[in-house]
Formats: sequence, structure tokens, C-alpha cells
Amino acid sequence: MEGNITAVRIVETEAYRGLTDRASHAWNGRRTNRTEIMYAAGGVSYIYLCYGIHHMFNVVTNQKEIPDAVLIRSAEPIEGVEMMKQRTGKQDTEVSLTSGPGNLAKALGLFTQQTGTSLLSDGLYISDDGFNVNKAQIKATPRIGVDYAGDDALLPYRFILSGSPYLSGKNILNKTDIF
DNA sequence: TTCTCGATTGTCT
DNA sequence: GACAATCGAGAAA
Repeated sequence: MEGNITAVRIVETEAYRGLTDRASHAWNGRRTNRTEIMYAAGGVSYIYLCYGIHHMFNVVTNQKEIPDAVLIRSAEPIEGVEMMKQRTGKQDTEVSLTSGPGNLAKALGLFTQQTGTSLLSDGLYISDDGFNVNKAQIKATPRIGVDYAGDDALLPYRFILSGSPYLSGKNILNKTDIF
């Protein structure tokens, strides 16, 4: 694996509370083949295909039988930029490399088959690299692209590292008027 | 079995 | 700013 590592620092996430959140696939206890993994104990990945094109990378976060997850929307490339460019087919290093959930999953080489992978495994893991985040920079805002969820779409369940250039595109336009 | 629609992105006007 | 692309999951019949 040496030399084949791609690492990113997560700068944007969204929380999905399965039981009460209409924006969640597991809303109201819905349990299907696809969402089954959300009911597993936290620490595993939930990756699925959206619009037939884009892969979404989620982290299952709660206890067994509680379908909560966090969508990783955007991140800052730390290591293996060349490989990410290869995977996404982009020529230059640009923010869109890992900005936006679809791009991020692509850059990291994540596909639906990786659903259920433990995030403590060798191939895929999340760790603390000691980066010191100023808590004042962490902001909560309404989520993106979930307008259909009614009132739940207004919940401030999106968390961003404000000021990061890697926040996804549409959000950059909106980021100033939330707080 | 069939139909509808989405936790998005990129391109066109 | 608006809209098409694209396919699998979920719901309905």
C-alpha cells in the first residue's frame, strides 16, 4: 500500500438521523436491502449511487439498530493527489477534485461495493492526524439538496469548516448568509 | 413487473 | 440561472 495512499481532511459533513429525519433513507425506520447497513453498529461505511452517476460516502455513526449516518460531503486533499487526479480524470489540481460528495467518493476510489467496509480496516480508515481545528471555524448550516424533506430540510445538520476553499460549490455561494 | 425519482454535477444560455 | 444526464432502489400494482 506504500505509495498508494490517498488521504483527505474532511471539511464538510451532513448528519442524517434515520428515525426522525425525512431526508434519510432510513427515515421512519424504513429498512430495506440498501439501508440495512445503516442499522449496523457505527464505524462502517455506507456508500450508494445517486442519480445513477454519483457515489455518496456516508459513515454509520450510531449503535446497532439505530440508523444514523454522516454524509461526507467535501474534503481537502492531503496525500495522493496524483492518484486522485487519475481516478477523477482531472488534469489539474483544483478544488473540485474533492469538493462535493460525488467528486470526493470518486477521488477516493469509493464505490457501492465498499458499503459495509469498516473504517478501521487497513484499506479504508478515518483517523486523527492531530490537525488543530479552531472550533470557532466550525459552523452548522441547513443541508444541501434535501428540499423534498419538508421541515427537516431546514435542520442545521450540515457542519462545515468555514473558510475552507474545498467546500462544495453551491455552498460557497450560500455560506455567508446563514449565520 | 413497471414506474418514479433522487443526500449531484457539469454544461449551456 | 436553468436543465439534462443516467440507473438502481423502493413503492405500487
